[in-house]
Amino acid sequence: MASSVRVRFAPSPTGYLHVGGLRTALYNFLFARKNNGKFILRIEDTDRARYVDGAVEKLIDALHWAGIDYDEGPNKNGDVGPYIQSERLEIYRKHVEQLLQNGKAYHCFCASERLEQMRKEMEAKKVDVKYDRTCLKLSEQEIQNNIEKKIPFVVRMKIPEHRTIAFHDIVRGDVEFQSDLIDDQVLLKSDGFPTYHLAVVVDDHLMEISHVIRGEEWLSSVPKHLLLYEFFGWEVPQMAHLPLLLNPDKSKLSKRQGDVAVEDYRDKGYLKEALVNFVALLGWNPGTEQDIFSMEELIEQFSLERVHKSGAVFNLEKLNSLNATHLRKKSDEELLKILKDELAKSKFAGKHFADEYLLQVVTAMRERVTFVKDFIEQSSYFFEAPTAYDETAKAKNWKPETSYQLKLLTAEFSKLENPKKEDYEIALHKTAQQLQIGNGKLIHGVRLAISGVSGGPGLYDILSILGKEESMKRIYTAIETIK
RNA sequence: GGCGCUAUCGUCUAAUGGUUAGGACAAGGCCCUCUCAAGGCUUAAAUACGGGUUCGAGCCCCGUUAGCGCUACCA
Repeated sequence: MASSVRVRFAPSPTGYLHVGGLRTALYNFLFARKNNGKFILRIEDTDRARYVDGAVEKLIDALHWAGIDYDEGPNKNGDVGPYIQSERLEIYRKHVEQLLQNGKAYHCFCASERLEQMRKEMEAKKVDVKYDRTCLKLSEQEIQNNIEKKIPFVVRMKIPEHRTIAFHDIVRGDVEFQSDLIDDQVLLKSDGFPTYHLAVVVDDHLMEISHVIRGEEWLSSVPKHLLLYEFFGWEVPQMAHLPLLLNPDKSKLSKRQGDVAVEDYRDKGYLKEALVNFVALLGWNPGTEQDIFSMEELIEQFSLERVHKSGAVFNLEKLNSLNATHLRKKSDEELLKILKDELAKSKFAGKHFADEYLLQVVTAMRERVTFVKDFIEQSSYFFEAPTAYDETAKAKNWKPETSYQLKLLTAEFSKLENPKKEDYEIALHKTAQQLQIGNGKLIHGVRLAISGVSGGPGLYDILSILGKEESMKRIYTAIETIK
């Protein structure tokens, strides 16, 4: 292999995995798998103020849940670790030292208050806001004195003047910036931690990253990074900047307008297959009319060239529909397993249901649910007798004569021995004939009596799942209860 | 404000100079039917605007507008 593909997902540990992050991670993962490359997870925790306990574990959990596993990263050391930036401080320090010696960077002792003041003034004067290079004029001696006096300092990048910085982005095409508009970016903070810009360049190079695939919010930072590659004399990886995920009002997807954490969707009962399928299609499609994908199919068909440029609204309706589709693709046995897990978390946790019984519920309901929890919420009557009767169904389907009709029906039911679905049907038809009414009349009443609602699986299915005893008991209860 | 990016049905998107501008979700209708679904069929729904280039523009160019991103010792 001439050039091997190595990509990375480099989130900062905020305590949860953002769905936009999931999409970025997924595209990186797909690209790596498709090209027999490596997918690396790197933790960008260079902001001590934002430290969140246990965040890395949560991140890894969420990724793993989604079916995105990394080849190198925390707890999976390759040759170029460590993969957590706070453990690489010495590496950054050395590189900053090199830049300092080459005159590509300089110490800055300006207090943040002064900088803030400066920016305000610049803004008022409507000139481009950037550092005024006060500290660039410091002599070697002054710098030494300041350091000895323990005045806090940062190290800034010295941006060259009058340069046009151009590069080719795989999804955006050719992009150009003028160096004169770029600020002398801080590379090393006063606490000794690197900023994103330094760390990302150093790590991407040291970790031999071939393609940088990340969100569009980084596009404006690319020229700084390019300059850094040049200062170090390093080869620049390929760039691909992904379109943003948007709120319904088209602003950048945010917490304020709904759930953004992968964990939220997981906890709400979304299937990983659906979430992955959904985010994959937010910004990419294979050009065919296929819209349901397994992870394998995504790997097979993914390409960066087909990622497009404009932002995509994160639309729940589509996700829901995808969830229902992926749910229906599962076998009864798989659904049984998930249903049992769900049941254990529900108010029916204390009750025992035989697998055989649950399997019948799955078969009856699988075409009617969007979420696994719908098995329980939409058809709770399989787990307990109705505790109430739907008012509109009552008004529509429960007439003064219904009690009498159902009594007649139960009489017919009581004659049945080990009835099957068909036996209930025959018995009901017989009763309807006797009463000289349509089957429908009877059916709706029975349905209400045994389920409490007006919708659901075929009546005879419900009857045979519930069984003769339970069904009759519920009919008696309804006769007594419904007025 | 400056810089950058973007612009096809309500939403996700297809069409990479020649199509009745296609599909999916959502919405409406019909079929099926004991109900609710599922499924099948079907209707409505888009090239932001203005100029070019071209025999021909959703596609190329310029401008306008709008949206978004960046403009931190945050990532």
